[in-house]
Amino acid sequence: MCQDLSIKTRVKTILVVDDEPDAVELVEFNLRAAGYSVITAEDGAEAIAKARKTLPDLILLDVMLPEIDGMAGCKILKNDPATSSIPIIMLTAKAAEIDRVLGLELGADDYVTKPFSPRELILRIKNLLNRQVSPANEMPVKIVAGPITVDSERHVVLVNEEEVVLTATEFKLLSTLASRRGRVQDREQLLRDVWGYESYIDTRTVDTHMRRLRDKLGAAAGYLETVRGMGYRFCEGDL
Amino acid sequence: MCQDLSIKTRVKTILVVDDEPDAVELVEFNLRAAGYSVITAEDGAEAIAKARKTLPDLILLDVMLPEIDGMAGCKILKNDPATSSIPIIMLTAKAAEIDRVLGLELGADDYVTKPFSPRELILRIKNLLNRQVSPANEMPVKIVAGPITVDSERHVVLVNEEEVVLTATEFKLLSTLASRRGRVQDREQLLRDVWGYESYIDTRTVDTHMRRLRDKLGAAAGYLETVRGMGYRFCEGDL
DNA sequence: CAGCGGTTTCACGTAATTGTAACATTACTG
DNA sequence: CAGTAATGTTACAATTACGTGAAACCGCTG
Repeated sequence: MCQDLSIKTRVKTILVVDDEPDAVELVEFNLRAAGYSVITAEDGAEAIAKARKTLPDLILLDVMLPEIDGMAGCKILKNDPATSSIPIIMLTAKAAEIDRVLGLELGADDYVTKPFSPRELILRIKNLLNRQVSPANEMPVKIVAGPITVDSERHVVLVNEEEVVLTATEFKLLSTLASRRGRVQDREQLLRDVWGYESYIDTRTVDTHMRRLRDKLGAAAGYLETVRGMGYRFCEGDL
Repeated sequence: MCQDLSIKTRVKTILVVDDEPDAVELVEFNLRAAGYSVITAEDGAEAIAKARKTLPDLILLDVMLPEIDGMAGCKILKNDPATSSIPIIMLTAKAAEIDRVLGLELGADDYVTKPFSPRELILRIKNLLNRQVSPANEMPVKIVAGPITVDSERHVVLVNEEEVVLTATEFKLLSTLASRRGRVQDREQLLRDVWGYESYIDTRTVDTHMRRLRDKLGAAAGYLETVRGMGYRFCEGDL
């Protein structure tokens, strides 16, 4: 489990906040095994204090906490300029709580429901930490690339001002590729970003969707490049 | 069933631990169908013994076992340096057990609840095995050396601003050499870093790829130096 | 429960890629 | 400077990855 202790990157520190010692221990164990450095806190107040002092690379915050609960803590951390840029993953026991987490303008970057698989947690953490490097964090609402326009707000794609009707999956695939214009995405990555973490789907399925996308995009299909042995890429410059 | 970036992979061995012969048989059948080699054990003690002896690539561990149960077994395996790096998937009959599985400091990498679909099981196994081979391969994103630019994010190589099209292997070979600029890498090392650990490939194959690389790099080929009796090196200074 | 749109898998053909082996050339050794 | 070991070069066969079209599947709706 100590595979990703690679040479180049400084060891990342993660602050784990939960009032149940068992839960903390479990998470801590898995994070250490994945090569992260871990500090812990038991309640919101302690979490905020430690976050300010040590400036961790990421915070795992349980929703249910004594004193200052997770949501309040999240809000405070996100409003403080010193800590606002630290990604926060919320942990909730009940799926129903997600709605509240999302409903409130908390600023959490991701959430995980308990019980979660260690693998999923690690994946989400990695994802957030990687994104931090290049803060092209937010998916732009509207992407224009040559003759192609992807408007995620209206869920509409235009090619040369003509609307192209895409299914949900096709749309998300296109916008994922377009939002990382120029970068190659392998099939695994696309599966994670478009289909979600726990989707155990054949990687070749991506190909089929790419085909239909290309079909529908018609002449503009040339912008979707295949990088043999690697994955797919949205062509950088104009054609 | 062709894997994505498969690099001559040895057949993976999976240790299946369950005390119900029927369950073992079912799982074994599916795993073999998916091309894995399978060994089995009926209780925790046997599992630990076989794991130590055969060092399987992955362990499927039922929670309910006579003598040493799955959780205890998992803990023991994860605490033994000899076996701690083997991914473990826990099998539980009841969803309720998950809480206990997660509540303890087990170090299991994933879990599946019975009854499970063979497909899901195989996919989870695949994912875990893939992770192991190529851990978050951290490489500098962009390397510039004289007229050569290697951009691994975009998977593009430029020589004097002109794009040079490389195959996957050529690209990885070049970026491996470039990222260790100045250092000589012998053929064995390159095979490990570019092709992966378990590649049964002739060392001379590296030569062929170096030839192709030099061809494609054209004038800039001079940056790829041969160090007779040692290996290859990406030239340190400018030419 | 048949039909439907959307999704996923499968099987096959094709073309690019890759590993190897055989031969040519070059650098070192004494 | 002949002999040998190491590397360069070339051609080819096997493999692999991708595109494609059809079939299976799944959740819905009428």
